[in-house]
Amino acid sequence: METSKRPGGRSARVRDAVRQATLAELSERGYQGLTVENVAERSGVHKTTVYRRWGGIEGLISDALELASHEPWPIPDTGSIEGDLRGVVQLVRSGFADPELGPVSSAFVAAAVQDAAAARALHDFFAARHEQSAEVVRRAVARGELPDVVDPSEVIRVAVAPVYYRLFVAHEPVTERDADRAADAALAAARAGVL
Amino acid sequence: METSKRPGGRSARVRDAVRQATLAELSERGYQGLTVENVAERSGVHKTTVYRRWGGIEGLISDALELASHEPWPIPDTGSIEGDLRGVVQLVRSGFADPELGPVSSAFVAAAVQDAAAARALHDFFAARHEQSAEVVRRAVARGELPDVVDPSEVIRVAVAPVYYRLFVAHEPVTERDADRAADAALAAARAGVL
DNA sequence: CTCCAAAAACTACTCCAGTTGCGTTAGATC
DNA sequence: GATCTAACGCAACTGGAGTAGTTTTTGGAG
Repeated sequence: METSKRPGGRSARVRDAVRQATLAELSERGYQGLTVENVAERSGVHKTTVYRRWGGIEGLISDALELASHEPWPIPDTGSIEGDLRGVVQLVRSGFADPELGPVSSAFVAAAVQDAAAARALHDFFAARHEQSAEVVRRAVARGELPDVVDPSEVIRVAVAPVYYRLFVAHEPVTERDADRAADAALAAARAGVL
Repeated sequence: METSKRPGGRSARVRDAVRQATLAELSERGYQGLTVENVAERSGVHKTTVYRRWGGIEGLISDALELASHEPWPIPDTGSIEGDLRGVVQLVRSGFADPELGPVSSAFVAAAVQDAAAARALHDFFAARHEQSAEVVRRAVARGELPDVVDPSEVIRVAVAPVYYRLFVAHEPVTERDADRAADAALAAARAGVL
């Protein structure tokens, strides 16, 4: 939500309380267990207020996502593109495997599949992630490990895509080996000059 | 749903009517617009009957998905692995771009993200698709185009994953060129022996 | 043709997500 | 520190998803 006329007072407190409650509820109950009433009760903010300012569950998700997108994202720097790319993909995998963060991250994906506003928020989120992660590819190009015709963010996309595909489309388990293999495949393609 | 004691009579008619109505509603209104009452009214079957036999929206989706999974899936045979793999990925892309089939396919993905039963149904669906599509890889191995150490269904997964990733996770548009590039990337990885 | 049982139709109900109108509070402005 | 107003709290209401009990239909078996 954008800055209101009274950003420093009660409104800001309400906003923070609701955001925090949303993340907590998401972590504990997951997306399908998330209700406006639970968030309202947990945050101490009245149900009506949540509906008025956030519009509903999708609004809560979008807001929480916007908050999450500002958190820093550690870019691996192992010295080689193999290690860096594997690191990026493993970070994705472990993020969803984490018992606390996993449900929250999954909720964002689930919400975006249904709601247009959440989809836009998630789009922006991933655009930022791609851009940041692409740094490992740009460094590899600078080191001469990859041809300079590669599209850095496309390498990232192809590397992480199989993990998301398994998790949210095919609904298959994802092992660490699967993640490494996905990273290696993207790297092979980049070396061959097709990315 | 499994075969009941009276598969030839009224039960079968009801089942078909509901299935067809579900697909029609899905195509017109999408997943978020799908309600049991609409399906009931459209099919001419009473609301309570739908609830009793299908349990709810998720049951309707799972049933429709099970129906869809039995439909034949055309496997390309262009003579070369490049053409075949590109054909497989383009088939995925065009399926979601189609104004009639797209909403239905998307609904399956959306439902599976939320409901465990739908997730299982979609898992089975994709397992079958992977197995069928892997034929193009096996043929390529037989022709000597690819090393025989490749995991055929893994090549398919890596090839189609970027399309699904763009559509349902990053929510980016997917061009024909994107699809070809994904196929080419998987092929390069397979040739390099990492898949 | 008759009878039986399974499945569907019908009616009426519950429950809860989401809404509305109004009164109250608190932060900003002077 | 008095006032003004945006934002919040509150309680009552609405509507539709989902349920339960009962009656009616229909396909199958003897």
